[in-house]
Order: sequence, then structure tokens, then C-alpha cells
Amino acid sequence: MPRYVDKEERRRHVAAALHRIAAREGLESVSIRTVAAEAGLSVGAVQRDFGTKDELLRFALREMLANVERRFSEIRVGPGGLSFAEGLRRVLTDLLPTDDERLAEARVWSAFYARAAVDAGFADTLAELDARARAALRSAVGWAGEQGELAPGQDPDALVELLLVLVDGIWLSAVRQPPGASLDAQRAAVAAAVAAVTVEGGREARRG
Amino acid sequence: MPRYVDKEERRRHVAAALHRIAAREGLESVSIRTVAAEAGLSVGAVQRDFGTKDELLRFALREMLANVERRFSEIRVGPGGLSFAEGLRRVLTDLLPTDDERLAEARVWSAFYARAAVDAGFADTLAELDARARAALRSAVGWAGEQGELAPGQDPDALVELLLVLVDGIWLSAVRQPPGASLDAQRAAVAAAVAAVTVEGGREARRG
DNA sequence: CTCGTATCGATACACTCGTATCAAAAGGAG
DNA sequence: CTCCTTTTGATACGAGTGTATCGATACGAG
Repeated sequence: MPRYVDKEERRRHVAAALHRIAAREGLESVSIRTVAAEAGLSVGAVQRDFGTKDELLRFALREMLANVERRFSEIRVGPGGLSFAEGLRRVLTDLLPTDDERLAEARVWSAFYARAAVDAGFADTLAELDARARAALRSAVGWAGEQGELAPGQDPDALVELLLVLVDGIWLSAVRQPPGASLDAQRAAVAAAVAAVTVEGGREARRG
Repeated sequence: MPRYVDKEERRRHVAAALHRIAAREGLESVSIRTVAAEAGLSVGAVQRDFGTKDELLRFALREMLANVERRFSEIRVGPGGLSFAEGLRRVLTDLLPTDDERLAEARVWSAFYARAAVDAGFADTLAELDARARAALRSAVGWAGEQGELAPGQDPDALVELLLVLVDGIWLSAVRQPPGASLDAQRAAVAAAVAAVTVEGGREARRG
């Protein structure tokens, strides 16, 4: 075969170009042509790598989800790791638009999210992510319960569902902020969420 | 002037057509032509009523926000009204996709929300809504504090921010549900939110 | 009634869209 | 080197886009 190139690497390069356009101008400005130009490729090259625009979008969605999941998988809650409260705080804080990259990510997320409303394939992919997040949260909340970290009167399963919608809310709220706005409100929301759900210090607090 | 017609009424009729299309196929399928066809009008009529597509979209956004605000304004928390916990529960429950109309509304909301990420005019309109919601919540939370309804250790201002992102999260989460899915998870999230933020019964519970 | 004007619906225009096609190029196999 | 296959970039095509234009239409004023 002539012209040895790393196909997967280039697919990721194209997906990154799509993410930049979606963050800057929205999904409506994403076309084969605009993406190819942003990636520095010709239309034909993008067509061969992805075949159809739908497959390009699907790949870009999965690529983004993989990035987010990889980041979150490094936040380990449990024995030998973080307390539940600290883990929760880190997850939520990590989503805040603290830099341009995070803001761009939130914008892309909002665009994909809206598309999931009318594209069953997108909705399915999001549902899979949801299932994994639910499982991880269930485990973390279970451990928090054992450690006495949960505020009294909380049903663990219901709490998991609350945290799931809370993550969406925090992440997406970045989208409506005017540029350069302060993050104080969102930081306050994170602090309030942690405060409402946990009892400070968990077992240690109850020991001391 | 010939052809007496109620202009504002027809603008709302056209906006409703836009909402239906956006809920069914997304904002990308909204064009002057598709909206005109859905509304049973000609392209020229829609053009005369709105001039430009951007103005049509802006009107449709404001129209939707007005509907939601009108609904919420009927939920009155405070002296002579509902308890904070009950009001919060009603607001959050009202957003759930309990019927097709609510589901459609959530889908339209997600589309507009995503557009606000890249359209400053949309973002401004959402920011105004945010300011009004923040004021209403601040008042409700203040009253809840006086009534002893708030769970201990809550900063009222931070709690307001938490509730704001929670509303977004609950509402938007409808979008990723497969059709016909159960609402149990979202109802659980609402219950968990109310439980985490308030102490059951408020003053009454502390008296009894 | 007639007239004048505000509204209408159709069409035109200059794009952009996703996709298909296809000649030119490019590099490993022999 | 010569082939031969894969990859590339350009172009073609039909459809759909926002908007402008402009006769036909329909009504209220006189």
C-alpha cells in the first residue's frame, strides 16, 4: 500500500478540528468542507476517512466522551483514594470552564447534547456513558455510606440520580456565561452541592 | 390597511410551528421554508412577519421562555403559599418529561441552550432569565431559612447557585432518555435534591 | 362602486450542503 | 527501473439555504 499514514491518528486529528469548529460556531457550521479546511485536508481525504458525515459526527462524539472519561477515571474515590466529598468536588470542579479548553469542551458538549435529542444514535451513545457513570457513582456513594460521609436521610440510589443530573447541569451552565465572566457562582454551586450531600469529614469528623 | 389580521397572534403561531420542528428534528431542520410549511403559510408571509431568520429564532426563544416563566410564576413559595420544599419539588417535577409536550419543550430548550453557546444574543436573553430566576430563588431560599426549612450548614447564596444548575440539569436530562423510558430515575433525583437541601417539615417538624 | 395600498405567494439568485466520480499522483512490490 | 494499487484533490450534481424582488390579490377608505 502506498502512502503509509496512521489512519486512526488522522481520524483523531479531524475530530479535533470538528471540535474546534463546533466550539467556535456551533454544530450548524460543521460541514465536511469546513472541517476539512480546519484540519488542513481536502474534502476527499475526509470522505475516505469517514465515508459519511454522520460517521464523522459519531466518531467526534465518542472521541470527546473518551477524553472526559479518561480524565474522570483518574479521580479515584475509595480505600486508598480520595474521600467521597473530595472526589465529588474534584469531578464537579473539573467540569468548570476554568480555561478556554474547558469552555470549548462545554460548548461542544452542549451541541452534542442537543443533537442527542433528535438523533437516536447519539442518544444511545450518551445512554452508555450514563450507565458507566451511574455504576461508578453507585460504587462511590456506597463507599461514602460505609464511611459515614453521607448526610443523613439520603437514599443512595436517589442520590446517584441527583448527582448525574447535577453533573450535566454544572457542565452545561458554562455555556451561557458571557466571556470572561467570573466562576464564583459555579464554584459556589459546587461547594453547595458537596455541602448538601455530605457531612463534613465523614468518619474522622464523627471520631474527633 | 387591507387584510386585517392579528400580527402578534400569527407570530406566535409561526413560533409554535418552529418549536414543533425543533422538537422533532432539531434546530438544524428549522428553515424559513420548513417553518412556513409547518405553519401553513407561504415563505413570503413568514418573511414579512419576521424579516430575518435570526429575528424569527429570537422571537421563538423569547416565546418559549415566557411560557416557562408564566408556568413557574404560578408556583408561589412564601407566606400564604407553599413551603420551600414543596415549591422546589413542584418546580423540578414540572420540568420532567411527563407528557409529549414536556418532552418536546425540553428538546427545544436543549437546542436553544446549545445555540446560546455560540450566539451572543441568545446568551444575553438566557442571562436575563437567569437573573430573574436567581432573584426568585434568593427570595424563596431566604424565606426557607427563616422558616427553618434549610438543611444545616447551607450558605443561602451558594444554595441558590446550586438550584440554578440543578434546574438546568433536571430539565436537560429529559433529552437523552430513550422514548417511553421510565421517569423513576428523574423522580428519584428530584426527591434526593429536595431531601438534600431541606429538613423535612421545617418549623413544624422542629415543633412536633 | 373605484381606487390605492398593504399583504401575499411565487419565483430568482447566489450560495452551501452531502455525496459521487474520477483523473492525477504517489510510493511499495517485483 | 516498471507496475499496480491506494490515496488524493478537484470537480460535478442535485437539493436546500436565506433573502430579494415583484406581479397578483384582497381589502378598507373615499
